[in-house]
Amino acid sequence: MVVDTLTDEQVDLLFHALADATRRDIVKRAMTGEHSVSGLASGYAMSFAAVQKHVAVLERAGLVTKSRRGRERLVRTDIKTINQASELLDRFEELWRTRVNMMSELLAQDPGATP
Amino acid sequence: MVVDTLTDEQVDLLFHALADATRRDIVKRAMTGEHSVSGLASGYAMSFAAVQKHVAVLERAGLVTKSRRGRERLVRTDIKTINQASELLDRFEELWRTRVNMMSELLAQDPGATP
DNA sequence: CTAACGTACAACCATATGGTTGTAGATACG
DNA sequence: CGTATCTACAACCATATGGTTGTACGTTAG
Repeated sequence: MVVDTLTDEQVDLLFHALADATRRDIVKRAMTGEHSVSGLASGYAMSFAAVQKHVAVLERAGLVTKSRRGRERLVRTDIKTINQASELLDRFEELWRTRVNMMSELLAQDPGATP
Repeated sequence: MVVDTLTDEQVDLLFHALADATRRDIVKRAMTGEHSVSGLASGYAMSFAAVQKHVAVLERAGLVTKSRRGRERLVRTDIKTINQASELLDRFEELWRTRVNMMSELLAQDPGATP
């Protein structure tokens, strides 16, 4: 289930979007599926416009999508993008293991290289 | 293997540190274990001081640690912190699944609620 | 139709960020 | 010893970020 279609810039946007507690909270709330922007905004000690900006950051990162319902815009989390971020980090760990294994093999292969 | 000792601010630092391609590359390189700051800096089209700042950001986020070897400072990645970030995202997905299940149960429990 | 609501967006401001250059302190080398 | 190297850090600059307020527009409710 490897996706791998993220450019460096998209990864930048993704992690940047996650690097703010308010935005992470919005992502959590929007997992339930139905939240208008003003509905979300009422939950935070900041202006509607500020929350709107946070939602825009999340949208650019692909973490949420917006759909229209009458005059409202409904925000919901795209869990797939969270998945992609998680896979990215898992690939880091994978790489780490690979390199550690390579070093171990080198050591085993030539045990007296550094007397 | 749940760690959970990260404050919101630490999570901010963590994801912010990961939201830059140069820093992600440094993390990858530093997984091999032995890289001086100047050694790292030679690999990028920017000044030594700029790379030094990136390393400082990674250090504050707990993604790398520095140790001394003579006049050099050796940078190496702390894989545990990558793990913590990964677990954070996994917890998001877990939460998503939980909520979806709750909604499904509600629907199953009261199938004729919205005729 | 009019008023209220939800949204979008521009303008503005303070601070943070990512880069630069320059200076200074430790440490190793000859 | 003196010098070169590695690091640390300050000062500075341009731009980005996160917040504000105000205005405009589409949609719904009465």
